[in-house]
Amino acid sequence: MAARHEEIAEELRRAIDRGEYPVGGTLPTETELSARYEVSRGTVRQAVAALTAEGRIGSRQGARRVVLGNRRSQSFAELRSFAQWARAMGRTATGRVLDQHRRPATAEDAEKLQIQPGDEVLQVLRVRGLDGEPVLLERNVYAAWMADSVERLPADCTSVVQALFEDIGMIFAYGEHVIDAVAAGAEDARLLEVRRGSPLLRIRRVTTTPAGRPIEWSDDRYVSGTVSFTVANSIGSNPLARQAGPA
Amino acid sequence: MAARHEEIAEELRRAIDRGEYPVGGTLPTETELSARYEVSRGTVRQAVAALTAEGRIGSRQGARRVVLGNRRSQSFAELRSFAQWARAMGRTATGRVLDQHRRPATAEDAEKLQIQPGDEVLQVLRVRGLDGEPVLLERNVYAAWMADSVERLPADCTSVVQALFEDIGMIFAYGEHVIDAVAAGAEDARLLEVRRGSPLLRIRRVTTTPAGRPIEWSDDRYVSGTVSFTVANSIGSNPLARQAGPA
DNA sequence: CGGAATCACTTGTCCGAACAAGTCGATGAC
DNA sequence: GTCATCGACTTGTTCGGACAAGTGATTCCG
Repeated sequence: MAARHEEIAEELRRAIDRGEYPVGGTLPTETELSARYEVSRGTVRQAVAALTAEGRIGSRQGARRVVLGNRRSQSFAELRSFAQWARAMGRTATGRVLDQHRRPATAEDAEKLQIQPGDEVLQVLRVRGLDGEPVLLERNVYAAWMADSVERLPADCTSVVQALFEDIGMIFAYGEHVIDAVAAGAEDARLLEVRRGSPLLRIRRVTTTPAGRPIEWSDDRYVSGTVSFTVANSIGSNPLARQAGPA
Repeated sequence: MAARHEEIAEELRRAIDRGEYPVGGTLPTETELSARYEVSRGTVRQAVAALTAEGRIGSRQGARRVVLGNRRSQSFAELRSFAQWARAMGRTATGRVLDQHRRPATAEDAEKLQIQPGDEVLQVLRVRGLDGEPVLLERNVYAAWMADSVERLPADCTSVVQALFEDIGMIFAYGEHVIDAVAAGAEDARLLEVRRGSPLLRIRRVTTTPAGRPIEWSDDRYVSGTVSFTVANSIGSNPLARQAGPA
């Protein structure tokens, strides 16, 4: 059951997308929206705050809100699940486990998963394709309490996120993403069918439960030219941060 | 004059950063914060909403909020200005214009800057260094109404954003960033002192005024290993979106 | 004509109340 | 010991009001 402000936000997104409020144009005032949707001004403000946060509209005190762009927003589930993302685009995704084994946690694992070095973790290497071409190499390190469930998945499971939700109700709730570019090493090159030293877009991420408990950390490497990532930033809300080094 | 909810958000950030609320631990309840800061519950909610949006805390109905991490947040100004970012880190940034000329807008320029193909634009090529090493190649295309002000800047101006603000009060308010990895071409390689084909992290961006008017679009290329970008994503707020192709 | 002043309008902030939806810990039953 | 239930507590939603801060259009004056 969606909250009223979420419904209104969704209706406004659709209205923007079909050009009812064109890019560069203005939205109705809060008072008008309040009357149209028969809700209080506070509820309208919550709805438009969501659109502001995702960079779809711009807002300044005293001035009508303006439409900044036709952003396709994406849920965390869709970002997190390659298969789900591909499906939403009408593309065919494949996923295959190349290697899976338990090992002692390194210092890096320990830091990222909030465990002790030497504790057991499960390492999984997957290659993912889009319309038959290898696109992404995924290296996941799962905390031990997740290992059993992951090992039960079939090797050609396309959506790990979906399967874990259905299997044990696991919700992947928060993810910290670090983005940089690296050169393909020998293994990357072979598995992704590119030249050694080719540019790869690397996304490293720690994912946690709704209560903040780390589930896994991962290192994804995309073949250059196959996938890009977008973020809207503004004075009011700036999700993207630059940092020195590969971090 | 900062709003009260912004002040409270900043105090909470500082409290988290100094370990008063450790990662994995909980924050005080809304009722407690409301009493402590002598504000209404609504104002507390606004403050913690900002921290939630930046991925610093996690929030679930019925459960105490949890601290997810010690994120260093970054303003849009800092993201937008390489020099300001470096200065905030205590590093030395340099910036030098290698080329600057007016030309007719391409179809891509026209689309991004909302002008007509063939309209005049100003193209600027800059190289930026960090502690003496070349790190970033910046290609900016400014709309004609910005060209005069940009041309007035000195060629070794370190912070274009700051200079334009001081010169004409120009505020860079919104930016849509597209991130991927590309191989260094001959020019890139020469200017950044890397090998041809080396991986570069590419950030393309359109920047607009507070009213949504496009100021410039740019193509930044970072040497691999020098800079990375972070974004926090969650079920509640997912700023990062994946898309197929280099876009 | 250009710049300043004015005014109607618009968004931002803060308050407080009421109710809904969910968590978590304690307790009791098996 | 495990599981279910309950109650206290916590966060999410919605309402409505009042005031502050700012924009943009119009008007006035030099």
